[in-house]
Amino acid sequence: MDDELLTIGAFAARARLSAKALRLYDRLGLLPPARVDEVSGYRYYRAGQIERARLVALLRQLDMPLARIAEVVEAPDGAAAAARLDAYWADVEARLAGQRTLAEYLRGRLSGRSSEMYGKFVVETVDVPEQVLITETRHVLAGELPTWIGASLGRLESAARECGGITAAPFVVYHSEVSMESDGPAESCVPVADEAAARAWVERQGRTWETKVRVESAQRLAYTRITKAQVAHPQILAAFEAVEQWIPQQGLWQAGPCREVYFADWEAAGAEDPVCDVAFPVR
Amino acid sequence: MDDELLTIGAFAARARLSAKALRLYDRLGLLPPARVDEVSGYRYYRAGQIERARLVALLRQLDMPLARIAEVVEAPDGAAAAARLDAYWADVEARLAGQRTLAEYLRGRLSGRSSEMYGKFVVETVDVPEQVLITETRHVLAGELPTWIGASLGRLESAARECGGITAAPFVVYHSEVSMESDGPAESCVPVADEAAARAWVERQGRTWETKVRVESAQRLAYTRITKAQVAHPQILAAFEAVEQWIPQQGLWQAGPCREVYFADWEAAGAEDPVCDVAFPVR
DNA sequence: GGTTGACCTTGCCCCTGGGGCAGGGCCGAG
DNA sequence: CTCGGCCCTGCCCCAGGGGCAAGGTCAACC
Repeated sequence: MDDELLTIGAFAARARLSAKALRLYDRLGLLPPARVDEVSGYRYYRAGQIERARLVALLRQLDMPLARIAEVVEAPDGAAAAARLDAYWADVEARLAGQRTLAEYLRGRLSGRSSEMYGKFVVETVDVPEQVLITETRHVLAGELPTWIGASLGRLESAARECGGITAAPFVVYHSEVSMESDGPAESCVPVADEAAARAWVERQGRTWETKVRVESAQRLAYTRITKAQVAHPQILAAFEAVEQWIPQQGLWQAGPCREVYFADWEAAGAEDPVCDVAFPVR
Repeated sequence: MDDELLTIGAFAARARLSAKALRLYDRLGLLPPARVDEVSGYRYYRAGQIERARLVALLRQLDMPLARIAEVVEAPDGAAAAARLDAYWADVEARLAGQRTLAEYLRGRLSGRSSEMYGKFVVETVDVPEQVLITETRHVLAGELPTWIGASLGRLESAARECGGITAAPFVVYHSEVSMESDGPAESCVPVADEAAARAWVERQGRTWETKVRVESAQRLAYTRITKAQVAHPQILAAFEAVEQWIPQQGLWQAGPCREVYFADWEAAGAEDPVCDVAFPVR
């Protein structure tokens, strides 16, 4: 009886899906009916299609988008389908791990420990002279950020040898928010000695990595020093907020986007060693 | 300088939100500007509002709906806000725990173990005589299902004493899918001896719990017996599918919605004791 | 052979949390 | 006064459907 045809209502009940959903899946090509009456437009499904429909329904319970469900059910064999499911689920768990730490941080902050936390950060100012920078800019998500910072600063530091050498600590500028979803552009910067050599180096790169040379005017930075363990979401947020709160208290204004200055050898540092200044340009 | 007014663009950059989002939050009353120019409609924000805006942005990174974010930021104190955040996060973790077990089940099934799994279930048929049932119907989500089944069968079993006693095993009928989000109506049923007494009892209830008396005709059930450990999502899905696959193989048809028959004492049973039949009416 | 009621069709508006764009208004510097 | 950069509202778009209306079909019963 595998060739008996079911109307959409009967099929929906057996597959535990709504008729509305089945029409959508038909339109997307995810679950086309076995036959569509040309005159009436009625959809007829074979009983054998129930298995696939059930699978779609279960994958939707995982909040998997229909496009990814299509990849799973169209997989050439079960192993490939399982691999795609695993890939999706790994994404979910990764996103959730980040959200979980953020939730824990927020709970602590909301519980009223904020003033204590701000107290732990010592904020100071420093005057920075004009600098020639070679930079690399990219839109990057929070999850990839540590990897990208390591890779791009590595590239820039090796390039700096051709540009007269590194003259100050490398840093990363955040031109907008970098969060789980919305990626703001981030810019890795290495100060170098020889501007002409730097411009020549960038020309040779040919925009592969969105490299640029930029001259940053002399400016004053407000900063707080943090340890290697604190350079991670969401702990680092507390440092940013401490500096941001401190600036107006001193009668200063923010004069540009925030940055993280990496003045120590990352690999050699222990978790409690200071490695980074969280800084804002101020006036 | 806490009273200096920022335009929406400046405020958006400081708060790490988009101007579009800020307009939406204004419209929802979640984050109204300090001043709105009556002529131009320009929104102006105070610098002191940045903290609240940041909190909203972080809560959005948790995928918290704006309505719940409003509950958090409007909380009378930090402890209440933290409690609401915790409540939300507990919801998220609970939903994810269910999805995680479902994902694990699906991975096993997709990896090609389905035929083995079906082989483990022995399906048989049984003829059930006409029964008088007292029932309780409710829309219920999968997460609440075990709790609701326990509570409603408990209520019905105690009521059955006034209706001539229990004459067969209690069961739960699923009139449609019960999943994480879409709740299908579920019906707890207890067969009783005295129909007139049952109708009188239902009258006294006055529809508080959607109670009914129903007479079910004699019918044949196809069923497979499962253990207490298997009575849980998603393991139980394999049992349902085994029976559904078996029915057409025997030249039978499904003649009604599926049910779980609880024939054993749930509290006294061990994890590997059979406690439940997963059954479909057939013809 | 009709009628009736259940079922099916398409199409439209609704939800959330915005993104993107068009057309037009406002603001401050030169 | 003008120019460029902001800002305004309003509209359409996304997923993944829910819900409803108007109208076409199907099958069973009389």
